[in-house]
Amino acid sequence: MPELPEVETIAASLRRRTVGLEIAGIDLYFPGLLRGDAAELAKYRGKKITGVLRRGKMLLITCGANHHLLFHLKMTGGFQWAKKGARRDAYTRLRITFKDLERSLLFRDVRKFGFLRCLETGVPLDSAELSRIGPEPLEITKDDFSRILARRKGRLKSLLLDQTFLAGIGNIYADEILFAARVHPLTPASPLRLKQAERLRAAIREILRKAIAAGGSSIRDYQDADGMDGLFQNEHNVYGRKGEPCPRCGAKIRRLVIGGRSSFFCPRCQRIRSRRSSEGTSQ
DNA sequence: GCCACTGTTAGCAT
DNA sequence: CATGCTAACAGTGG
Repeated sequence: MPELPEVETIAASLRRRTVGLEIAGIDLYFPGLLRGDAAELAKYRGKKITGVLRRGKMLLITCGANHHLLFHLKMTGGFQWAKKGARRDAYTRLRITFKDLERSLLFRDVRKFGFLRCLETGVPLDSAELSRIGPEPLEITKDDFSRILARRKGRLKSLLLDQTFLAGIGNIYADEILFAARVHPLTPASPLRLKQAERLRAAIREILRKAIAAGGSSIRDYQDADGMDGLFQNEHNVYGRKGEPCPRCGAKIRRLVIGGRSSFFCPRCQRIRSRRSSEGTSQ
């Protein structure tokens, strides 16, 4: 479910409604959600939420200088507001209640891949989870991008999914980015072949920005914390469209499995270019 | 019922 | 170190 645009959207929806609220309690229904000591959750009682941030696909709820709740939503995690007294369903893993507020905030996660870690540090971005991932794709500069690209081999599709390369791109946006950049998902990441590094970076920026503006992609069950669907699925050009005509050239979209992940692309618009011959002849 | 598939990534093998 | 599969879980659809 949640890649960078979805987590960004969720963070914004949470921020609007939670900053300034005081936590009255945190109930953990699935102990496996929490990485670390369960006793830590008790320390959040009485703390005020001061900010909500996204880093890569991770979400950080901050309560003052030294207390942060770090969530990873993985495949099916998400937030939902619940009325007082409403019974939780089988997939509710955690509940946060607030002082002077009827509604409580639920964390739901069908597949139980998601996790929560309490960070007690003034610099959460330096924590193990948040510091090992790569740069933000919307913030990296031209020079830095070509620099990190130059160090990589392997196929562009797998590289885009590698969170230590760039943080936040997942399977949907990787395919849409490669389509926008008109490069084949199996293209080697070698910078010699990819003089189009800047075109790739531009595609990353374009797709992620549009997806954020659309509130993310709701394919199966993604919604933000206010229950709003995203709209970017209506702008998908290739993802999930095997056999359909390419919106650009009409060729049939193909599906390959690359690194164990479904990869959709247009065989005509996204050719593997050899270095010498076809630079600049992208149609 | 069985099998393939799903928006992620940690862990292990090569 | 880099890159490539697979399992972890639960559901859906053919």
